[in-house]
Amino acid sequence: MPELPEVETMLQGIQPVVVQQQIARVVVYQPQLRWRISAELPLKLIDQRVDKLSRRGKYLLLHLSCQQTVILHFGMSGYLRITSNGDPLAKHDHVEFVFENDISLRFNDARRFGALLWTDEDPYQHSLLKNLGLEPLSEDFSDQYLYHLSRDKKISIKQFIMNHHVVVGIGNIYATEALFSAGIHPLRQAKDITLQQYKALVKQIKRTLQHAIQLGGTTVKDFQNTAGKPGYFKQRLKAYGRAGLKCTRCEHTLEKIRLGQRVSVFCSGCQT
DNA sequence: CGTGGGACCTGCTGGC
DNA sequence: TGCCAGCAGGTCCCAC
Repeated sequence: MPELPEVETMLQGIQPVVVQQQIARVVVYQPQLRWRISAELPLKLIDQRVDKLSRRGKYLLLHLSCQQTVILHFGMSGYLRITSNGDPLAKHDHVEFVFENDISLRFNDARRFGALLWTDEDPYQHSLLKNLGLEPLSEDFSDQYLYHLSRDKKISIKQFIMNHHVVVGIGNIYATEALFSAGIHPLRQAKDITLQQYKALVKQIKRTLQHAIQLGGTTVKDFQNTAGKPGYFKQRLKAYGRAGLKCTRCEHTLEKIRLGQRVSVFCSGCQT
């Protein structure tokens, strides 16, 4: 599921429900996620209040009282759901935060590639967060930034923009879409992309992400937002998942290649 | 230092 | 209908 727009959608969905709420207890049903959740974690969270939420790339942060932070990552299949305390568990509900007002926040992740971490230090200095690149929707993320960073990079442009040390939050879906919209072939070396092309690419990355956030994210398979509704961006996908179908802009058929273990769909007619 | 591949998991789809 | 291979929205870590 979750690339940046899906994480942003979840943040917006749970924010009004959990901010300022006090945690009554935390129950871990399945500790074995990407990293094992320590047995002490629930004890540390009891009686803490959620002060605010934030997002960094695909990480969702719950900022708690007493300088504590819960860091969540959703891997490929994770999501958060709001329920009432006592509602039956869904399959793959691994962690449950029960608040004083009997509302429950549940972390569900079928594939368990997601993560739930705790820190009482500056979360942005956490080893997972401190080396992250720019936020794609920030002013700093620009054509100049990508251009200068890429001058000696032989890596493909697609892998370059999916590298979160460069820019965060762009996974396979949105990389595929942005390259299609910008007319750039995914195999082109990053160093060969011109400033002009980077200008188009940055514009399409921002536009694609913003559009997806407005529509509540992309539901390819099982993503749902906090209210259990799917995202509606899937209907707008022009390249991802459309290999073998007609390009929306020209008469070519969309092709599929594998690039660094990931499928890339592109149009050889309008992506050069 | 850059790059490629394996690892971590479950669930769904499509072919036989 | 059943079984199995292959594939999936991510990313860390290690070997070369």
